Amino acid sequence: ENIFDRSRMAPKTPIKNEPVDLSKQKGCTPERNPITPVKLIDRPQPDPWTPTANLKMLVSAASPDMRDREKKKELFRPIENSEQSDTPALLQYDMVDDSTVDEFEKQRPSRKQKSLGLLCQKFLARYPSYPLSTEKTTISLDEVASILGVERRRIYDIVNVLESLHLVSRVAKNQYCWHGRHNLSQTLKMLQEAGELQYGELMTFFQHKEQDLEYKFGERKKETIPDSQDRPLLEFSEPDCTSASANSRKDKSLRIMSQKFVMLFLVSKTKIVTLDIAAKILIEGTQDTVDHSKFKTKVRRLYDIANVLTSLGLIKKVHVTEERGRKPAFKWIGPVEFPGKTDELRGRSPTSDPVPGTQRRACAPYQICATGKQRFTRHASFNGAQPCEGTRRKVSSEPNSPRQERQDEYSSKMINLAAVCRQKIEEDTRNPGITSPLSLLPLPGDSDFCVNPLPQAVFPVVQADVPSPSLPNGISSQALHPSMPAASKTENGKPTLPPNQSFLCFPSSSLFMLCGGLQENNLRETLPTTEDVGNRRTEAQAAVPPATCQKRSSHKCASPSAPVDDEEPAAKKQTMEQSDVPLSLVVPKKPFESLKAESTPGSGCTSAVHLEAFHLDLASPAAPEAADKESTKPLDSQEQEKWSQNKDPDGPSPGKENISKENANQPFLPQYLYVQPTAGLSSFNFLFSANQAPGAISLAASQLPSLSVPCVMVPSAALASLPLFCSPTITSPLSPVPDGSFSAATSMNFSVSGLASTTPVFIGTTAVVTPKVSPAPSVDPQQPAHPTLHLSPVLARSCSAVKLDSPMCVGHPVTLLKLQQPSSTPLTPKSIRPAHHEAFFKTPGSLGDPVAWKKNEGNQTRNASSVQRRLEISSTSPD
DNA sequence: CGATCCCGCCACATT
DNA sequence: AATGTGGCGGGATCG
Repeated sequence: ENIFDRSRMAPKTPIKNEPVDLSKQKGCTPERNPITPVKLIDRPQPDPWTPTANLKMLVSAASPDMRDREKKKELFRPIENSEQSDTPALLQYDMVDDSTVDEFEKQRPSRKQKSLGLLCQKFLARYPSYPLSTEKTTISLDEVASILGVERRRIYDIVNVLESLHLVSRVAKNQYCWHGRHNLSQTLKMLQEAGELQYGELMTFFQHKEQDLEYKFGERKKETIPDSQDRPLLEFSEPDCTSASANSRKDKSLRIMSQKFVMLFLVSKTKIVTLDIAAKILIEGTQDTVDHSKFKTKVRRLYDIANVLTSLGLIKKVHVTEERGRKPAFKWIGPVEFPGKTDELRGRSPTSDPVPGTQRRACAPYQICATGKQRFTRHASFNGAQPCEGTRRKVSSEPNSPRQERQDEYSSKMINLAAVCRQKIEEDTRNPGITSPLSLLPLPGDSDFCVNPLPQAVFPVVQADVPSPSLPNGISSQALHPSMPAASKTENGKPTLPPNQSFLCFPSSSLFMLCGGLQENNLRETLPTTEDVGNRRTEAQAAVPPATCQKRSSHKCASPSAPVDDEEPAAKKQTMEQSDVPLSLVVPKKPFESLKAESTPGSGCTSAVHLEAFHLDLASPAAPEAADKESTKPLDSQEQEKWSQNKDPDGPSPGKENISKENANQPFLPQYLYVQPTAGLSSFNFLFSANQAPGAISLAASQLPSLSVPCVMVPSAALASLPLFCSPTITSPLSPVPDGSFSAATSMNFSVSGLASTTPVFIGTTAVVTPKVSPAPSVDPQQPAHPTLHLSPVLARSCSAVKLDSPMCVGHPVTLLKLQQPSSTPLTPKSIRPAHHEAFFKTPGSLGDPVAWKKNEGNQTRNASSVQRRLEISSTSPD
């Protein structure tokens, strides 16, 4: 019989034949009649595992064992169905055995039959690789488990890995949403970017020297990538988690490990990663010392992940023979280049490029996000059920944030962020729904990437200068450390970061955000990420399903993506979300032409949100864990900075230049901002903007510090606590024009001396790097050339308060629409801190039209300059 | 005997 | 408290 089936099956294709198989299988069983057609129909029931079914089975069947066999058969069958030809062979064996020797064989169905890889194939065979966007397939874990005849635990293993690649997302308890591979390339791109940031050097290192490294590895690692690893953080964090809340743990492993593992491949030149190296790298924290047991456990997990990835056709097992001998390894056989601008990516990535910046950005955002669990939560809610990791559980409903704290750590860990982001994006997209959400929306996701930029610089600064107080929470720390990318630190002076993005976060309830996009373009170009984004966007749009689900997204954020259209929707969305919310949103964009089409406006918007997520991902790898710990961070960041610097202190220049040029062309990108609500203040509000015009920047650079601001956020007064901030970045100090412009554009600097005051806020975008700034007025001495300001970061004290959430983003092009600032803005400042802040805030307003700003470069410039001045004056006073 | 990795206990999270 | 999740590692199999 088996043979039979087999033959048939083989031809068949994939998709879902299982049922049939099952029936057949059953048939096989001695007990059963051989083949019972009828059963086919029933199939589901037949599954042994279902409780009820099982009972029946048991009863009816004399031996349970038998059943098992059956099950097994089933399992393999599906596999056969699936495409894998390879498998078939195995299957055949099994089949043969079964049929012939029922019992014997059955008894020992061989482990292979039960392997996770096989199971995964079966699982995958049930769903289309590229489902129509319209339909969303929901996966019931129980159902699948019973159908496949395995315990639910095993399904979790599979789903967790798939989730890390965004092939599925968790919608609700026991329910996952099947997305298929539409977004796979985007995800991979993201991971690649993130991976480069985090592991780029390492991998290179290993690859070259690999083996030796083993023991050395630890050292190296530290040296090389200390930042990312953040061992300390990890360590701490872990403990914390455990003790404190444990929540984080979950996030940790499989999902994250899976992403990291994939990153290693993507970053690896040879595309071959040995298990031991991967294990070492993935063991976060202090690996050196890693216990053998820990190592062993890690390897075990990697096998689990590898099995799933193998089933996905992304990797295959190989052996690497080194001097020492032969080591198990896996080779990446999936796509290497991702659509979109891969080129650039790759090119850059190598070393210097912007990548670092990206990371940083990512990290930062990430962290930020991470910090606030709340945010996540919200997001989630907002997203709707999306599966973002962070949110996951919450997905269904609540936006609350009860546990956020723990999340912090967690969040940081989260690599998943990225995924999340996407999802969010997707959702957002959908939401917009307007027309067709999917497509339309640009994927904000992409943008996300961009987003990242931020702030690292800020953080560092903060820490340095101000460390303390403010950040009590982890949050702050997280923010800080995120590693930012080093950029910030960069003491060198350069920040490399591109800037771009702005973003923001906010806390609390009200909040909002935004981001700016502009940079995106820049960023994108600069960063790979960006690129990705763009691509993704596209893809995503298409691909993305509507996903999501359930909730509409109501997130705060809106991603706007889409350009124009979106705006409204976004707003609506927000509104919807919370009615209360004040936000308003957003805006944006003007478009400038988009300069880059690629960049697409939409992306910008999205980006914000995504960014966070994205960042997270990125960050995570690097220092996700670390984030938790504040203290450490600084160090890390520094290191990172170094790193980044190394990569390209200037490096980016080329890219930057381009960018700048582009910018030039463009008037600007958009930025956006926004916000506020009503009432205000209480909540927060705000927003901002954008970006930068390059020109403006440039100008500024010239003398004034320029500012570009990307974004800002504000907290509400209420929150006194609020904290927040962020920032941007900045500057490039010295860089020549291009840089300057570049940076300028992107970054903004603000100083916020005020921050101290309570309020704070903000954000920044770009990267900057100022090394440390003092909190106060800091100016940066460093930056003589540019006058930029930095911001001091502030931290928010209350981490908790903050949330990030919704970002709205706008695409580049935005025009601002409106800012509501007027009212709100002013307030904020007031409440917060008068002077500086106000100035800061006001500036825009005062300037007049924000719009104008955005609109034209020229205007911007002017504005900027004026603004800057103010800032400087008021806040900073550097000189 | 080392490489794999299934299995399922059990802690933690979510309902 | 019940149920969902998923870390984790013993120890069985494979090669």
